[in-house]
Amino acid sequence: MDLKEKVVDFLKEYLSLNKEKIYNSLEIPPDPKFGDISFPCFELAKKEKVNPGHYSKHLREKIVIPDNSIFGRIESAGPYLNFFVNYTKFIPKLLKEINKNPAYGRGKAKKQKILLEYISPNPLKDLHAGHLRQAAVGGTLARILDFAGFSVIPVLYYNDSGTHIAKTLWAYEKFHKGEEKNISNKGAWLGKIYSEAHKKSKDNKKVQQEIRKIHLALENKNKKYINLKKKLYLWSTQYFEKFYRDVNAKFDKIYYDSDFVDEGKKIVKKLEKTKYLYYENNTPVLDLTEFNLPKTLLLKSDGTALYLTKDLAMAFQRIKEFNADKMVYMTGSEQKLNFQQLFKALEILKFKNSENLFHIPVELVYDKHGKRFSSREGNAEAYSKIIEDARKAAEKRISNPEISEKEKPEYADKIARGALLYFMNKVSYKKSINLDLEKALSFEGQTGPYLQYSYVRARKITKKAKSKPSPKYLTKLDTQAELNLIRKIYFFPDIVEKAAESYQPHLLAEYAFDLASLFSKFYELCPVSSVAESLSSARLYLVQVYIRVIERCLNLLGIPVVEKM
RNA sequence: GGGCUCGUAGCAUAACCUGGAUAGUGCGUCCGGUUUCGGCCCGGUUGAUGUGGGUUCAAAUCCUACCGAGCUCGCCA
Repeated sequence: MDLKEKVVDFLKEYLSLNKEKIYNSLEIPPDPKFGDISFPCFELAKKEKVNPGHYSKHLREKIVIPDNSIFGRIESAGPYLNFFVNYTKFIPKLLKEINKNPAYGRGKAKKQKILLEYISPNPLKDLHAGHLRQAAVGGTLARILDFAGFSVIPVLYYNDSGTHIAKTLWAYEKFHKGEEKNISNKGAWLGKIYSEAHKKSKDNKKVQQEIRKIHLALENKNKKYINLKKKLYLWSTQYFEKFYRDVNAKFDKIYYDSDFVDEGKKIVKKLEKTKYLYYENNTPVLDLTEFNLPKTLLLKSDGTALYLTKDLAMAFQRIKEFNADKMVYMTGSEQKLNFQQLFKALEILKFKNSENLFHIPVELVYDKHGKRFSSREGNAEAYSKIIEDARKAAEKRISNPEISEKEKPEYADKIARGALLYFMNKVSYKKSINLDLEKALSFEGQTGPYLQYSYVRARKITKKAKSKPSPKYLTKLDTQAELNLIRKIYFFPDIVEKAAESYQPHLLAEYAFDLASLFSKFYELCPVSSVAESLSSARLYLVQVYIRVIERCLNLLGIPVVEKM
């Protein structure tokens, strides 16, 4: 039941525009008092060289509303023609339709296939707040795209070649060998070891040399180091996999950049044949100044591969493997230039989809004061620390006697994860975030726990209700609180579509909060069980529909659903 | 110095791509009301588009200059 389509059917009799044009020009008014759908008259008025206000007024005079119309009123207001739905006709139809459809809001299947890479961690290093944000936003985007009807292939990319690996091996061997026996989270522990090695090697040439030796030994497939690397990798990936579960991130395919070193070098050879590559002291340089981009290196002077080298090769592999129409990369915003250069290089190489490459630069995460996480506070930025703190804080807030001490950690975990995911998702990726756990975990305001709580309340109503939900008396739903809630529910598919098309998951996060907020008002003003059975059954029906939509929102946002909290 | 991004009330944010109705929301403040299907909610209050130009019937939105913040500009991932 698409209201816009109904407006189009209505207006096409009166306008000389084609259906599609009318449809696209329709707007949702900023305030319900302007109606449910409005048609702006600016363009048509301009064509006929009349004042838009007059045009709309004149158009209204011509219109006759038939008796069976879903629209109760049509009004001219300034340059707009506003359509008001006849709710007593509309509501029962709409709610029944939603109730029938478990996948309410799912978009029509689209042909476009989108490959989405949204997180690329380095094994043996700890995950940090930035990874959390990307996993939250990227995961949500993947789910929204899928729900909107696109065919989505989420992929994960491990940076498993480079000096950072050698650094960790060095520090482990030298200072921490065997200590792992007493460590439960070995992955996070390795992250600390990496930081230690990084600090120690910074201004120490001797240490740097030792690390280089290990790096070289690895490249030469030295058995001892290869085996050690494998051992540490296992701890690291176990920790990472737990992280993916925490944030509900799923991947269809995992790539390792070490697999693309050789292929990358071959591509450098290909670029040699173009006018964009030249050598400086035996080092290949890609000159993109013609495209207003800075020059960039394709290989290090010692002949080893750089990120760009491997990314080029990987792009070809991915397109070969999945034949995607669009390849989307989500990374930290600091890599913006790198991706411009990558895409341009691919264009030079006549990559099949160079115009369908898309980079989403996600802004950084800072501490709650808006400053960079300081190294003095240890691993404050580390995911392991963030989630641990969040769980502790969540546990303190649980005061429901129905939750036993034994159950508490389980609920605290779900609340903490929901809080973090929502906090990361509610802001546009273009803005930096100040991570404030206290704000994120509040039960009030625009937070994950507020949404979870809203779901709990709705479920509680249905569990405690004496009557049964029924569509028989839906016309009794006529208070403002009920109408506002239904109106919001009606726009859910629109939001899904918009969030997907524009790659902006925060639109859904915002919608979910608005929806929950309207439900709270309904909850307060419209008692369900203490009213006459006919009204009660209608309200229960509405609650049921609400549960369907809010649950879907939570799922899309990756937020765990709880039955009590 | 060049490039990119951001600048909205005390704080945090939406709307900016695709210009249109009174710039929406949360936290906070202050005043009142509710006390339950669970911590909520209701009514009211406070207060914002960095600055200056330009384009337009119309600018938070587009262009431009400046101011401020962040990121980035060949061997780092």
